[in-house]
Amino acid sequence: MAKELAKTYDPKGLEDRIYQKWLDNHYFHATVNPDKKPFTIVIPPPNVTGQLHMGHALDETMQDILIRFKRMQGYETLWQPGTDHAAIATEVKVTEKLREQGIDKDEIGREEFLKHAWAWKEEYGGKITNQLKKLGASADWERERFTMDEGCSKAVQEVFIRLYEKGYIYKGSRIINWCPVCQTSISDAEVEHVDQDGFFWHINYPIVGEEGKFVEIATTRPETLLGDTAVAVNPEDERYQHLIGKMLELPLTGRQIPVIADSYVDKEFGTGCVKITPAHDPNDFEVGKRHSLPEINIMNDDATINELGGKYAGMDRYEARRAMVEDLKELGLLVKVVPHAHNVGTHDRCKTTVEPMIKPQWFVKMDEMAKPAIEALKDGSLQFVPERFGKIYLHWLENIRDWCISRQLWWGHRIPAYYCDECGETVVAREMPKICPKCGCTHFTQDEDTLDTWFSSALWPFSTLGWPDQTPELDYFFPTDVLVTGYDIIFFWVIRMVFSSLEQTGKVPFHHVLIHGLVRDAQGRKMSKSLGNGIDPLKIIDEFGADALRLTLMTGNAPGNDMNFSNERVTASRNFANKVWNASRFIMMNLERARVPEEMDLAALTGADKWILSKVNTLAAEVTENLDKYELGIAVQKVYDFIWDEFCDWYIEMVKPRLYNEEDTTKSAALWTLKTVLTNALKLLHPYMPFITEEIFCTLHPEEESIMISAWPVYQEAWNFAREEREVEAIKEAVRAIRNVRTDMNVAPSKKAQVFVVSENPEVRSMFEEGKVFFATLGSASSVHVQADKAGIGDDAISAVIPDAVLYLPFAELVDIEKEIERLKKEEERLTKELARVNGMLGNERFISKAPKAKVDEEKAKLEKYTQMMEQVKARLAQLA
RNA sequence: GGAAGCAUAGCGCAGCUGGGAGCGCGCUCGCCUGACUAGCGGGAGGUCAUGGGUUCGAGUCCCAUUGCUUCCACCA
Repeated sequence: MAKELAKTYDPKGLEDRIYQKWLDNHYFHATVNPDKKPFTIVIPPPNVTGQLHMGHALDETMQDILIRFKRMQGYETLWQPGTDHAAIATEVKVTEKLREQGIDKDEIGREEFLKHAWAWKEEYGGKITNQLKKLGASADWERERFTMDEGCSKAVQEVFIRLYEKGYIYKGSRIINWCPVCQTSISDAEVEHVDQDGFFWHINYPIVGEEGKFVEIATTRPETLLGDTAVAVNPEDERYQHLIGKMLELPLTGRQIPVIADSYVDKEFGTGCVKITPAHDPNDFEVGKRHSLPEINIMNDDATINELGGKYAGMDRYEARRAMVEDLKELGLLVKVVPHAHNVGTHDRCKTTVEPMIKPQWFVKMDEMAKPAIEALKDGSLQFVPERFGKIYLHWLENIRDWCISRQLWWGHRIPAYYCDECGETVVAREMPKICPKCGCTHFTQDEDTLDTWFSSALWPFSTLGWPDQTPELDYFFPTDVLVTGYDIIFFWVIRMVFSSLEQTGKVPFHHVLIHGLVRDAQGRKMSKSLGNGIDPLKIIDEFGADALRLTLMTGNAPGNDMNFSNERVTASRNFANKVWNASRFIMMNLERARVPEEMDLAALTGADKWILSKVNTLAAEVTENLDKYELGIAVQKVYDFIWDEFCDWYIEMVKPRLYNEEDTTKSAALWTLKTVLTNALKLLHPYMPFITEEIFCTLHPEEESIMISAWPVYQEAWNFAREEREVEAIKEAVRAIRNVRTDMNVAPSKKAQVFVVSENPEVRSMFEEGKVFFATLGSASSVHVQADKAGIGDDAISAVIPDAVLYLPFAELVDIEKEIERLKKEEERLTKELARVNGMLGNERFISKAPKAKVDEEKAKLEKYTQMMEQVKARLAQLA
């Protein structure tokens, strides 16, 4: 062997070295290859200036597993990587950085600011991709994209123009969600409703011309009173019929406003009288439209009261609220203040309470585009895993509202709309128009706004492949196969990709959407900056290795469920890596000492060899099946159990005597089996733990280039050995029985003992005759005698009943008859229960007639087995009594 | 106000299409057995939230209840 494995498993150094090798060999690079079937995943682009967190680690690990699996299966796999410009997040960061340097964003202006932003992007943009590489991500970095690069920007512009020309994009003055801190509009999806303890302020509005008479309204936002243009009651409300049409004096303003009737008002809620502020409440906005009420905007962009607010002008909205409540109290118009819990819309990025405002904004009309997206789910061309997330998707689409896409930011795709300086005509075009089609003027000004970040992310699955050009890549890799993401992003991203793709390409962007949950801390709390409970994946990688981190993220986790992360779990994963490492070392040590045949005649294998070969064969089928179903957790659990339990704890131990005995004629069979089974197990494990498997594989197979381009194990009938599987299981059963007896009797492991196997069945005897070699190493037996009767076994031997046979261990000086009887009674009790259960089932006519025949036969076989064992136990008890 | 998810061993979880309750950690007893103490062998520990139903058979399917979590929603 050319190379040797280090004595202990240490991921440090090893992982970076291997990753570099993969890069050098361009294994991640996908090309259009008509001879192969494509398999494509686009990465959910992380924020370009972001930092890798556990959520990414989980998301990317899942994608990498699927990609590596498919690559080994022979697909041309493209994992399309890239980053997102993350408009608000980046703009905020750059603004802050400039402020630290004493630079004011507004002073330097748009162009200068963008220079700084791009410089920032160049400096920090590579950070997160480098962190992904630490994880082992086998993405095609040669195709890395950025949502604001030339191609993606071209796609954005194209889509905007197409939708505009189709009438799906329009500009309108409507009430939108305004973030006073970020100073931009935001979409409905970006508004997070949080519970807050607030108050209901009951305020009297005097009725004009009726001295001493009032209308009592209740509001949670008294400061908006300044923008009231009516008070509404329900038209059915008998209490207030007489008020409809009357004028009220709006306190603190001197204005007069009418009482109107609108069915929007709930008679039961509050006082039944609602102040209407069309400019600062979405419902009131609608009411205002219905009744042609004036819209009075009383706030500046930073949510301070504007000049229309009289003495309150300049105050912050909350400051104004306090001042106004005081003033109302003084005027005797404040009736009462009642505590009231309600939901307040906040900006998901900065947690500022959003202020509804009327502003001219660009919108995407959603009703028509939602239809095919709904249809795609219903006809199955788009499927969620787990399925339940499809309901969330449908619900959102069926209740979708127009999407506000303009943002008052600089960092992003600028809206390709131009306004004529003379007549104000709007021209949407790929570049600045030369001449106004309306007035002939030649001077235009481009719209100042940029697009919502999600507008470009929505095009990601095809913009990255060259769309709108019909590139060979687009033709070959699109539609993509599966999208892997968290449930928190379904509305923002998944839905928008689906309708955008259907609209622009006529195809779904992906066939499956694999949804995973959140990674929480050990106590199940959300990881957050404020709690300080976030676990840095890079620190985990540094301490335990990327393989251990990846395994931890994949074990014991069902699709769509949240998972709790703890260092204890990573330790367990690392221990497994060490187990794999050392088992491999052991095998290679032995391979060095002898020649292993390239080809093996399966007939030359022993029962144990066939057993483990059969097991790894089944394992390949099961792992493949579960990966195909996206059951990544179940698949890896099976690999884990196989390697640790079956392969290491049983097979390797069984095979040791053959390795140590120079005369053994089956030695090369053992070595071949060890090598073959290890190789297959490594391959099945590779998608999960790419580094350690690569290191071992290449050491084991110096002639091979890399495990990641080796062939995925396929189930083969030639490796199916059902009989040997049964036999070895029986032998394991016997070994366990021996170990049990020894522990029960407190026999030191160093003390070897004789073992007698008694069975009347000659077939069983010959099986144990062949398997008895294992009793020595695994059961600390000094000698094993397989015989048909109890000849030569004293009454003072301890016994254990197993199916088809009884084991006797003579421990003359140690035997405690009482204890032995106790053991047998316990066994009798267990068998009695089992027999009762089986008899109950078989005694039930309806079970016999209705249950599948295979099940009935299975139970009959059990009955026979337990009956036989019971006879043995009883005979033994009678003998001791 | 709607909707979804979860409830299984002390802790963290798996159990996919119904057919004898599992994994990891922890605990406990015994072992330095020539790959591994990041290990090996044995063990204790569960009325599968509660109550009904379907079925020959339910942790698994259906209904209701309780508790926790989450998402959606314009009751001022």
